Amino acid sequence: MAMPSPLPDDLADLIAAQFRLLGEPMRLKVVDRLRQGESSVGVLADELGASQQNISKHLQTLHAAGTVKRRKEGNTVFYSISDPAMIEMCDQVCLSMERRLDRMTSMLESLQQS
Amino acid sequence: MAMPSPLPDDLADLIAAQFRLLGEPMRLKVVDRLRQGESSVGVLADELGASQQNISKHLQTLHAAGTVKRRKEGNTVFYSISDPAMIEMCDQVCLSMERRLDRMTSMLESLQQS
DNA sequence: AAGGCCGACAACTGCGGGGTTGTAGAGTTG
DNA sequence: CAACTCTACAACCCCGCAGTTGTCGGCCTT
Repeated sequence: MAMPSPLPDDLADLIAAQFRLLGEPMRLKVVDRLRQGESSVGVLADELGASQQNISKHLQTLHAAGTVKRRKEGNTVFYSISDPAMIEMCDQVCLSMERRLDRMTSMLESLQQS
Repeated sequence: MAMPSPLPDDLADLIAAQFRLLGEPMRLKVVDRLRQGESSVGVLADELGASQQNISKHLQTLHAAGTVKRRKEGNTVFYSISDPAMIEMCDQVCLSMERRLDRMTSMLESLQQS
């Protein structure tokens, strides 16, 4: 738990890169979809309404970062999440997002009464 | 905990935007520094080795996202973290980063013995 | 062997956004 | 009031990168 402070430049770069992985909506949707289990490039592209090249590119990025692993079977390639920390990160942000949305809706409701 | 799946486009955009906030090294360092308590723009710029305008700009971004709050005292403005979820996110990623680094170093050590 | 699917690579375009420079405004001090 | 400090705003440059288009290689079918 001993994170040095002030945060050194190179470490800040590493951590920021991790955050940027999930900072793109399409990549976030890919990771979210992979939570339900492994899937192939074509199926992902079809389900997410994106081009095959686009999904493939994002999967390369995630794979280079060690977030995702490949499994080749015949002609198709199945990807699955290899770093469970990504899931935890998603849950974390989703929870805080829910809390924030709850606060905003309650604020709107109290405003409507005036 | 009921995150809809598949992730809707607008929600994916919101969550991705949250990740992007910490996806920039300088902004990450600002947030990390603010964990120690509130600080002014000039002090932050000085400590982080950045220009005043740059830090001010990043603080505007964080403030617009509700991550950070302002307190004006005389001529100087003090910023502090208003969304504790950001801290939790940082800890989360730092932990997974540590685990990954540990795995990598142990792999390197086992390679050196051969 | 021919044709059809699946995934990856390369090159290009457009845009979002980080960093800088210059400046304006609010507050303090003499 | 004048000079100084601290912050915010605006305009600009520029680079990274998401998305597209085009194409190639691998594998499976008939």
